[in-house]
Amino acid sequence: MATLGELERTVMDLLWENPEAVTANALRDMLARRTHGEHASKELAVTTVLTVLSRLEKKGLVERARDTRPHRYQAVTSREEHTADLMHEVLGSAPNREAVLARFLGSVSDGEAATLRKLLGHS
Amino acid sequence: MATLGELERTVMDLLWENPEAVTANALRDMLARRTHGEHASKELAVTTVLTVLSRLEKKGLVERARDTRPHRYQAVTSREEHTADLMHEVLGSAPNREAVLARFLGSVSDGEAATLRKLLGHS
DNA sequence: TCAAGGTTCTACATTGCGTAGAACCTTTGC
DNA sequence: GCAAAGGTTCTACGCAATGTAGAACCTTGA
Repeated sequence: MATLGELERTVMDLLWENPEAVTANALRDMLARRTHGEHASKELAVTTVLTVLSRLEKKGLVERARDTRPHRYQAVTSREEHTADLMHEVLGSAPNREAVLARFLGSVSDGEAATLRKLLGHS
Repeated sequence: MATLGELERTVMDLLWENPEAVTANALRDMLARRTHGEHASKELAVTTVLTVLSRLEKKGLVERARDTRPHRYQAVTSREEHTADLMHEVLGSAPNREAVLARFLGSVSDGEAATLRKLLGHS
C-alpha cells in the first residue's frame, strides 16, 4: 500500500511541485516535458493519466474536485508530510522502536543532527 | 526493491527472532505454528519456503550456508538495522530532508523524543 | 547402489502498475 | 436544440512481483 509505481511517483512529484489543483490535460503536458527533457515527445494518452490519478485517489494521496468540469486534482498532503508518514509507517512495524531510532540517527549527517537537536529542544 | 510480500515478511520476522541459522524445514514448521496460532495446520510445501528464501537471498536480506548439507539460512542484518535502512531510503528520496525530519519528529512520542535527545547529545 | 531427503527448475494464479481504446457523459457553438 | 469537441469511466491487455508447489535433479548414508 505504500509503494508507488514509477509513473505514479512522477505524477505525485508534479502535483507536489504545483500547489494549485490541475487538470489531467495539464498533467499530461507536464509529464511530457518532465520525462523527456523539453522537446515535445512521448505524450501519454490522457486516459493513462486519468487512470493513474484514479488509483492515486483511491490510495488517498490525491484529491479530486468533481464539481468543476474538467476535474482538478491536487495532492492531499505535502511531500514532506507524506515522506514523514512513510517513515512512521516503516518504523511502526518494528518491536523495539528506540533501537531502530538509534541506528537511524547513527547515519544522519552532522548538519541534520544539529537540526534535530534544535527541533527537539533542550532537555 | 524495498517492499516485501506477506510471506517474505513473515519469514524475515522468524529469521530475525532466531539468531542461529535455520534450515528450510525448521522454517516451514515455525511458519505453520506462527500463521495459524499453534494447532498444526496449513503447512506450506518446503519448496515454497525454499523459493521464498532464494528470493530473499537474491534481495540481499538472507545469507545461506551452502557448505552444510541441509543449507542453513539467516538474516544478513538485524531487524533494527533493516528498518533504519528503510527509513533512510524513504528519507533519501526527498528534496528537503530537514523539513521531513521536522514533521517526523512532530509525531514521535515524548518518551522517544527524550531518547533521541540523549542519543544526539546536548548541543 | 539405491532410497530418503534436500535443492533447483519450471510453472501457474493473483495482484499491482503502465498503458490505452471504446463507450459514455457534458458543454458549447451554432 | 443539437451535434461536435472535449472530458470521464469501463474494460482490457502486457509485464513484473509474489505465493504456491510439482517435477526433476543431486547427495549421502546404509
